[in-house]
Amino acid sequence: MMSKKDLRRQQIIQAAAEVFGNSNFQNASISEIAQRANIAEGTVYQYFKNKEDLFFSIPAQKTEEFCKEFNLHLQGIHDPVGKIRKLIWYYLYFFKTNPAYARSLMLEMRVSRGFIRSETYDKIKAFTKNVLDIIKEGQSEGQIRKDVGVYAIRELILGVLEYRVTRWLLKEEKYDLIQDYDEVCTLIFSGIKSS
Amino acid sequence: MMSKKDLRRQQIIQAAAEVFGNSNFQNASISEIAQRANIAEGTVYQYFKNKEDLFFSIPAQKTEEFCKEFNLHLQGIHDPVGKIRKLIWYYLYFFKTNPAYARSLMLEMRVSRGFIRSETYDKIKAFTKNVLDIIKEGQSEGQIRKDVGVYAIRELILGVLEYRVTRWLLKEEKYDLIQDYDEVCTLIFSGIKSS
Amino acid sequence: MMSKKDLRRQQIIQAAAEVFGNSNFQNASISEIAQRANIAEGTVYQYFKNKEDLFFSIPAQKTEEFCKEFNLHLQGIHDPVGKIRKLIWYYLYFFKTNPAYARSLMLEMRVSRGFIRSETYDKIKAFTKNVLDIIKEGQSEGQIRKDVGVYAIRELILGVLEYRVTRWLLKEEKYDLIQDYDEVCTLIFSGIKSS
Amino acid sequence: MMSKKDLRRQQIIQAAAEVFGNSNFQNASISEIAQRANIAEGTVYQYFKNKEDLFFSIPAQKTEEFCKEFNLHLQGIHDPVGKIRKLIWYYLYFFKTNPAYARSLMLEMRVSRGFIRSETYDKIKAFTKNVLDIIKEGQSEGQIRKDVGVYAIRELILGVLEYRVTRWLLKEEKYDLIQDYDEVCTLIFSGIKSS
DNA sequence: AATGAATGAGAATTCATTCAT
DNA sequence: AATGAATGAATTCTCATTCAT
Repeated sequence: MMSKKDLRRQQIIQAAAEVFGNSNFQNASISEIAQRANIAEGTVYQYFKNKEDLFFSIPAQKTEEFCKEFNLHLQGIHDPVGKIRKLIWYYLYFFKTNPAYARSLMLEMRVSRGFIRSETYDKIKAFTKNVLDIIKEGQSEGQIRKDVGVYAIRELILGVLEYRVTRWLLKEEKYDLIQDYDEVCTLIFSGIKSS
Repeated sequence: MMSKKDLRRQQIIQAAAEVFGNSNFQNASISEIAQRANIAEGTVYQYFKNKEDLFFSIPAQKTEEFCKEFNLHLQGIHDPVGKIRKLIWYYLYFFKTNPAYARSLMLEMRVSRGFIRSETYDKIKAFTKNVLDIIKEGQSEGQIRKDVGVYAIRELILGVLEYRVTRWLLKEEKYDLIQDYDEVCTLIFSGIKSS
Repeated sequence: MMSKKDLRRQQIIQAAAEVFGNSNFQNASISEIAQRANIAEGTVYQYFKNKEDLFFSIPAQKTEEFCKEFNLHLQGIHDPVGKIRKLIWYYLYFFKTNPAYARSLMLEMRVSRGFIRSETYDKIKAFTKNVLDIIKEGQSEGQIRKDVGVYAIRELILGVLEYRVTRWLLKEEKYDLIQDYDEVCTLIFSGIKSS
Repeated sequence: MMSKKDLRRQQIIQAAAEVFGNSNFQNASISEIAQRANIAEGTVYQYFKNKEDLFFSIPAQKTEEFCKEFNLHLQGIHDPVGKIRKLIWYYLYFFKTNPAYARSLMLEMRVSRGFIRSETYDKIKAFTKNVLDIIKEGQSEGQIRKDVGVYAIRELILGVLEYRVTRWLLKEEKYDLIQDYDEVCTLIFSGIKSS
């Protein structure tokens, strides 16, 4: 169960997520966030060091959620290729259902220098580490090609996914992010499977 | 030959590219740009409507340069796969040698909503159209697989390249962007070649 | 009794009245107003939307003060001619003792197009309506001539007074605004009394 | 006949009159005036010291025109009261037919401190001197009252006229400036005639 | 005499953050 | 813990004026 303090924190993060999601870091204002959270401006600073701290705190929680659920989805899947197929699907599915978070993360944070040193980045690193492990597993089991480094393989997978999500956001989410899911898989697996 | 007015314009764009490249849209100041261009602040406004106009004018020229030189590099290459291999190399080479431009384009512009409606975006669209044509050519000549749509194939290529450049920028350009060039090609071609 | 917030508002208006009075809308600066009010520049914007809002807020209060005190001065005077004589005196007296307000109102606001649609203009209209009623009263009691319309009579009175105050301001208040008060009355009353 | 230089000067004054008339001193720009006069911005400064000089040069010419025509209208009128009656009519008539000039003069210049020291002010002083002489003439001929100073009498006449024109301008010239001309005369003459 | 590119001073406004209550 | 009034730094843009050509 959550303490009162944690609840209030969540409440602020929730408001911030909405405000930042509809705008961007520079244009979103603390005053609007406070208003939406039904608290005074000053109160925000009881829970977060500053605007950036609040901003970077949004994805920390969401990312944790992302990782936890991803692991749930992996349950029962034992072959690495199946896991990667699931990864592709889940990645697209998650951002499709969390577009405001997607916007903040992809168009704002991932692109700012401070982010790489933020707490959230560590959680994302845990996820990419996870991906790396799956690839290694695939290599040792002989499903994934071994003539190419694991990093390059991960780059292929995550590059395509990030690109896809980013384009979708810039096109203002006008189409279905998961459409052509099979084609994406086909291409990626042709690239990375061992022959 | 350039008129005096065009030269001055270039001079300002050059200074702006450097300043924006080391910072970002919000933090870069007109005064610093003017200083670096050895002109008065007011002069900037003789050539550009406002800060945003100047900002979006930077990549227009560079992008044109990129496209023009890319076409030069394609000269003499007739097979589509060779062209794509060249594309991969040239893409990485160009951003490696123009890191400030890379930073502005990848971390600021590509990600801002206004950009998609800017003049520069049209030039980039011309480039991606170019890529699409090469892929189609490869399909009709039988080198590129036909069981997957051209857009998905392009997504694979550009996704990997963008991801690679973006990571490199976020890691503060600490390593060689072109390293593992062969691996990148191997993966991509395994994905897209017809078997 | 005034709330703390109202007091602060008054304090800013007071400072603004002085600064605008010694200068004009364009040349007066918010920074000087803030300084004179012993507050930070930003604080001004907690109380007023912008410079123009502050500017037009000055006479609202003063005009109210003017009207209220005018009515006090009218107490005990029952004949309309006596009231008009008082009006003439009070008008000159008030501007003599509030030269900064006079300057703003006469040389800046009364002359700007926005003013006619401002809140303050309504209060001035209330005052001129008051004058009109006195004239009508004088007509029905037989003291003021009936062969000329009330508007023309009011025009005579207020025209002379405005002209006198404006000249005095342009001559930089070098002489006594009330001097020749009797002559002014004599002339006006010869013009408007019934014979 | 006008020299080339004088012609160019007139051309600029004409353009300035239009631009200032449609706007105000602060908002009108030299660049717009130059454009309308089909000359370069710098050229303006060959003919006028600065913006204010140009601004104050507009009414000089118009005022001269006003005075000259006024004197023509006075021809053949020998009694001072007739002259003043003519003055009232001509004053209203002139501003009615020159509303842009009226706007600049009444709402901008007459109200700015520099104006009192401008060349144009001298010409206006010549006019008011003229009015004063007519009043004196009327006094010595016994038509105008002698128990009140000439300045007060002039104040009455010009006060009413200025007030009338100013109101008309602020009401955006929606009605006929000369309407009720007779009432105005009746009132003024009741005020200033000797009984 | 005419040009018009270059100048640079100058001011309003926003908003994250603080701190007394 | 919560408040919200006060802060003040920081920057874009305008435009009258100059001066080299």
